[in-house]
Amino acid sequence: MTDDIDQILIGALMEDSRRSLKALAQISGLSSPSVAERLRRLEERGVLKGYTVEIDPKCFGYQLQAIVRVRPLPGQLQEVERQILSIPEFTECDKVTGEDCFIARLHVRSMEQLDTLLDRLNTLAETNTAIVKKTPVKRRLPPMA
Amino acid sequence: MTDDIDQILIGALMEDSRRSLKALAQISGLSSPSVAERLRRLEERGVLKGYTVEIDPKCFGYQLQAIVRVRPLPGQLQEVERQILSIPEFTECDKVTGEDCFIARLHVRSMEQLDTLLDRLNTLAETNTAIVKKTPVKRRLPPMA
DNA sequence: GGATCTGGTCGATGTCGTCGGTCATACACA
DNA sequence: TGTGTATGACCGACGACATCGACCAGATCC
Repeated sequence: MTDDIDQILIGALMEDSRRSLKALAQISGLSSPSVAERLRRLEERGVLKGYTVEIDPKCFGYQLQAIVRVRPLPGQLQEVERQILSIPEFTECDKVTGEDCFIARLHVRSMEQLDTLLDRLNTLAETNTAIVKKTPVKRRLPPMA
Repeated sequence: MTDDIDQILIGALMEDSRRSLKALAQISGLSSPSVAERLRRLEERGVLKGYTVEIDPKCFGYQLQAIVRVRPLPGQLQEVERQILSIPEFTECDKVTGEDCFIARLHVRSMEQLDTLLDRLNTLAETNTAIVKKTPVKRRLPPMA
C-alpha cells in the first residue's frame, strides 16, 4: 500500500513541505512526474491530509501554554464542547475516556487571560490546569514500518 | 512587527503550505518577489518555524490514540523523560506543573501495544491513561491580532 | 532639502511543473 | 505458453513559476 519510497517522500515533506518536486525526485531517486503522481495518490487515499506550517505562538505574545482537563457538570457536555470550540485560544482538544471528558491545549498571553478564559468554562465544568514548562517531544510521526 | 499582510500569508500557508508564491501574491495583493521577501523575514525572525505535513496515523495502522499523564517515581524524572523520548509512539510530550510531570500523546496499533508500552514506563512512573474518542478541535492557530 | 532606509514593482532569465506519449514489468487468463 | 492489460515508471517539450537586478515611492532623520 505505502512502500519505502512513499515513506521517504512523507519524511522529506515532514521536514520541509515546500520542497520542490525536483528536490523530492532527487531524494527518492525517481523522476519528478513520478513524485507528483505518488503525492497525488497519497492525498487521494487520505494518507497525506494536508500541507501546513509551524508557527511560534510566542511571536504573537502567547507566553503561556496550558493543558486543561475538563469535566463538564451534569448535562453540560454539549455546551462545554461548544464553548471550547468557540474560544480560539484553545488550539487543540480531545474528547477522551475517563473522568475528564476533554483534554485541551490553551495558549494565553498572561495569567489574567488564563483566569478569564477558565472562569468562562467554570460555569459549566470543573477544570484542572497544568502549565507547560517545556516540550520534550515536539510533534513527530510514529514509526511507519 | 507582523502586519495584516503577514497574517494573511500565514493563514494561507496554514491552509496549504505548498501554495506557490504567485498564488500567495494574489491572495495578499502583493507581487511575488514581495511575498518571497516577507516569507524570508518571517522565517528569519522565527515566526515561521517550518513547513510540514499532516499525516493520518490510521493509514499506518495506528487505530488508537491516548493521552498519558506521567508521574515519575522519586528520582526517576530524568530517566522517564529519556524513555518517553526513545519511544517513537509518543508523538508529543509536554513537561508541566502539577502532580503529573508529563502529559504525552501516544499512538498505538492495538490495546496489547498500549499495554506493552505503558508497562515499560510503569517501572519508572505512575501513569494515567485516557483513550481519545474524538478530536473536536484539530490543531489550529490562536488569534494573531 | 537632500541622504538614506524600507518595502514595494517590473521585466528578463533560468528553473520547475505538467502533460502527452512511450516503455518495461508483472500478472491474469485463454 | 503466449497474449492482453494494468501499473508505474521515464523522457521531452511547453507553459508556468521563482528569482534577480534595476528602479521607484514614501517615511525618517540630520
